[in-house]
Amino acid sequence: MLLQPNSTQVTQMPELPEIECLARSVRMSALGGSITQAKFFRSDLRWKIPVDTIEDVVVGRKILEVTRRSKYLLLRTDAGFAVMHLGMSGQLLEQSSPELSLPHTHAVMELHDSRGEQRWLHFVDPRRFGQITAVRGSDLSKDKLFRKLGPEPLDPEFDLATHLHDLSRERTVAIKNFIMDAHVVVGVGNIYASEALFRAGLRPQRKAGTIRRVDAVNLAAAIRETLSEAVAAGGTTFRDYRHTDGSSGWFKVQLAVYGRRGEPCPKCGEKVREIRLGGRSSAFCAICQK
DNA sequence: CGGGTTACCTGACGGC
DNA sequence: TGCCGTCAGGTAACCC
Repeated sequence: MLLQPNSTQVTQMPELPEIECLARSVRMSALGGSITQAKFFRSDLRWKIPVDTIEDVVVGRKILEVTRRSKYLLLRTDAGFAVMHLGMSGQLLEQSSPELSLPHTHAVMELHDSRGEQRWLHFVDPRRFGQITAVRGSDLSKDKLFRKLGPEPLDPEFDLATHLHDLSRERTVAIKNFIMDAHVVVGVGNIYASEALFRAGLRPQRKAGTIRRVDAVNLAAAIRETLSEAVAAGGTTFRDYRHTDGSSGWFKVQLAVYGRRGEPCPKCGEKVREIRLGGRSSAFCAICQK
C-alpha cells in the first residue's frame, strides 16, 4: 500500500508489536493535546459505537496518556479512556485534513496536539472487525473488555514462564491455541505464535499440559524475544519514513517458519510444514520442534 | 468449565 | 475476462 499524500501511515498489520508502535507514534502527537471533535460514518464496527460515551469521555479533554493494553490502543483523559482496536484489517492514519482519502474510513478525529497544531486521525478498517469504544473512570480492569485479559507478555516484572507452566497443567488444548488465548497471555497473534514456538522448539499441536518447566521457560523467552524484536523493527520504520514503497517494519522481521511452507527450515534445512489449528495456519519444522 | 467451531466482513489471489 | 472457492494478522459467541 502506498503512503497517501499529506499523511503519515501510522500502522497497519495489527499484531501486538504494530499496536505498540502505533501507541508510541500517537503518543508523540497526541500526548498533552486533545481531540476536539470526532465524526463517525457508521453506527457500528464489530459492535455498536457508543458515540455519546466517547464524546463525554474524550472530546475536549486533555490527553494524559497514550498507551496500549493487549491489542487495544488507549487514550486516557481525566474522565476515562478512548479505546481503539484495529481487528484484522484496521489502520489509524494521521492526516492533515478530514477529507476521506481511503475507502472504509469509518471515523475521523480532530486532534489538536500539544503545540496546538491540528491533525486528523482517520480510522480505516475494511473488514470492520475492529472497534472504537470508551471506558469511563480510571480503572480499566473492571470493564468487560479488559476484566478477563491475561498478563502483558512484555512486562519485565511478570514471571511469564511460571504463569504459562502453571496455567497449562491438565490442559489438552494445543500449545499454539493456548498461547494465543488472551485469557492466558495477551498479544500473541497467529504469526508470532508460530514464530515463538519455532524458537522454543515446541510443535504447535503439542498438548499444552505436556510441556515441562524448561519448555515453559524457553517458550516465555521466545514469546518475549519475538515480540520485542518486532517492536524494535517497527520502531525503526517509524523513525524512518523513507519506506515510501509502503513496506512497514513488520516485513523487516525475519520470519523463520510463518508463510514458508515447503521452504527449508533455517536451522536444519528440513521442509517447513503447515497445518491448521483452530482454523488458523500454523507452520513448523518437524525436526526442530518436538 | 474446557475445547472446538462458527460468525462477523471485505478484498486479494489462484484456478478454471 | 469473469466467476468461484479459499484465505487473511482477531476475538467472542456458540455448542457439546
